[in-house]
Amino acid sequence: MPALEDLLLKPAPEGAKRLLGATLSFQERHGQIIETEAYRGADDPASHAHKGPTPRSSIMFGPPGFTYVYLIYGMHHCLNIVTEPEGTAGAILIRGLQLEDGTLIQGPGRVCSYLGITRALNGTQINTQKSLSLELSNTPVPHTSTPRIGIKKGTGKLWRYVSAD
DNA sequence: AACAGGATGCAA
DNA sequence: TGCATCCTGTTT
Repeated sequence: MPALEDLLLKPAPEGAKRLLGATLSFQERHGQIIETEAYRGADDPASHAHKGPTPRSSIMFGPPGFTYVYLIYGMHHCLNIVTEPEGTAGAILIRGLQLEDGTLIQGPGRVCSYLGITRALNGTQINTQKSLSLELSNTPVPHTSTPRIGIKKGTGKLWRYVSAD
């Protein structure tokens, strides 16, 4: 199996591509990741980390392999995996899953709703007992790249990745 | 096509 | 203190 630790040290866009096809599990629920987005720091105006650490975004500056779960629009949870070395901001937003029976879970809010993820999971290390489990696919998955969804700045970066299927 | 819902962070 | 924001279900 490919080394997840190595992948999470790479730039977020590279990691976001390679995370396609990975199996994501939380408690009894699981699915294959089919859509991701990359967010970085000072060079990424769309990122929560763009202007430096805040109480919410400081997790993005920490070591890789931790969860970043935030509440958006006061309603929906969004799940990210922190990437890049400690001190460098980076995260991969999980935007879509495919279940074993073929059902598609599309949208970051729906991913969290399906898996039962809330801010209670924020800042936990993945692949530990009480957190998410993430298992990479053996080979990279063919994909398309597009601008990220729901942002007004940084739209020139093609940092959204969707499995070709 | 528009909007409610309402946490977070920044500008004013 | 106001307003934009990494969204989605419901109502025009």
